[in-house]
Amino acid sequence: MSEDVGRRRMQQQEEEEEDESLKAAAAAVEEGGGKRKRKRGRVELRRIEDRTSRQVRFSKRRSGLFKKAFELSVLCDAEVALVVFSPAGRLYEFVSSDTSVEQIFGRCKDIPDMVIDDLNIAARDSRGYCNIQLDLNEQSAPESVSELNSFAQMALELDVKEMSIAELTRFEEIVTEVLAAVKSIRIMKVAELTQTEARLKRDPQKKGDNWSGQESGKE
Amino acid sequence: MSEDVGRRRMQQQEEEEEDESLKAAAAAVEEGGGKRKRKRGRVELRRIEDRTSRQVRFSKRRSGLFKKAFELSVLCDAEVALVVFSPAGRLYEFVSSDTSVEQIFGRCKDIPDMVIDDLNIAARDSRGYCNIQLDLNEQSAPESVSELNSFAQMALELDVKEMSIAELTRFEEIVTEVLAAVKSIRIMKVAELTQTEARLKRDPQKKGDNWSGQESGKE
DNA sequence: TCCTATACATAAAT
DNA sequence: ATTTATGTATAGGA
Repeated sequence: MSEDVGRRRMQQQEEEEEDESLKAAAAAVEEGGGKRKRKRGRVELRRIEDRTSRQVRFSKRRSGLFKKAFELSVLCDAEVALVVFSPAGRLYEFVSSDTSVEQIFGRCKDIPDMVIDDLNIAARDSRGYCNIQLDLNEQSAPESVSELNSFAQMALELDVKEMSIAELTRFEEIVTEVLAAVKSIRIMKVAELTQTEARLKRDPQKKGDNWSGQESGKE
Repeated sequence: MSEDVGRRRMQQQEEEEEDESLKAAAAAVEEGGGKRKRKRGRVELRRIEDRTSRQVRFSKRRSGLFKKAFELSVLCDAEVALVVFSPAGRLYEFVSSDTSVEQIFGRCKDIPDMVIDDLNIAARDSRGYCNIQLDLNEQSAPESVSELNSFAQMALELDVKEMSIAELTRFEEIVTEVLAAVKSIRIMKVAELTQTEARLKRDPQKKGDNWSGQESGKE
């Protein structure tokens, strides 16, 4: 989807500065006033720095998002659960049917023989099966990965369901730290490799596509 | 010629037609016949009857919804959790991660900017070294979470720096899954709390306006 | 799939 | 809050 943007932009001939000026001038003749130049740049996919602006956009986009979620649930008869925390920490939620959020999430539970239950809600494939354990066991990994299995095993054994919110928060912090560290180290290693071998060419256009990796399930 | 003028004229026509279309649609609904499909968009806010069409709609709208969710999380620095069950019962989910590239690279100052750029990693806030170990050790957690400390301890003991890139990648996958899961559960619990406090019931009717009643805000 | 026309969302200006 | 200009999402068709 994001990849389409480039192409679409070409088709729709995004106006450059000069182009815009010309049109503005033409419009001025038509309208009798020349103040019609409001080029707002492309929306950059990164955190909005200005606090106020961020807040405003959050409201609007949140509205839009909830509306879309609602429409999807009605038009396509889908179950949708959406939870959003504003940067200020306020909670907004939407659930399509009259089931609660917990019920929707709870649907993830009716998987047979799964020890880990809720823990890996996020790790199910499109058929709804938990696959983290299978992945871990079946992934014939190098020896040193057994360490990783232990790690994961421990994560799985923690009784996450029973934790208080505070504990969960703390746990999340820890895991976030771990993840950040691992990413850092991996990237560094890749960077080392890259440096040693050759210079890579700059490739700035795949920027907005990372999110798709966090979606699970396929058609 | 002035494209601007052309565009404006076109828009006006659209608006007039839109009006007619509404009436036509309304009439069609009443009589169950005489459906003129001159207008594409403007979809009735009700379940799509045709199965194939509904499936296609679902795919497209789901994509859009996930994209929006992602954008909201990035642009506005919000936490977003989105779970969708297709009518066929398949699960799709998105959980925003605070672990942005910027955060990761805020910890790594050793990588030359060019390399980072080459890897398509833009932001760096070079302030510290990779400091996971320090972070983890310094965080003196509440006693009730000794389990979590064990977890962290184990993470510490993994000799992450000696891993191959492949191993790191795998490890990263695991931790990402764990993080997403924990996040889901935490958000779910908070949502439960909120619901207990104030149960906001929603009443889907006809227009896309009523969804707003399904949002609940809280501190 | 891909494309196009059109409705819709929304950033900026009022 | 309202308006306007412009980008985006997406219905329908190829």
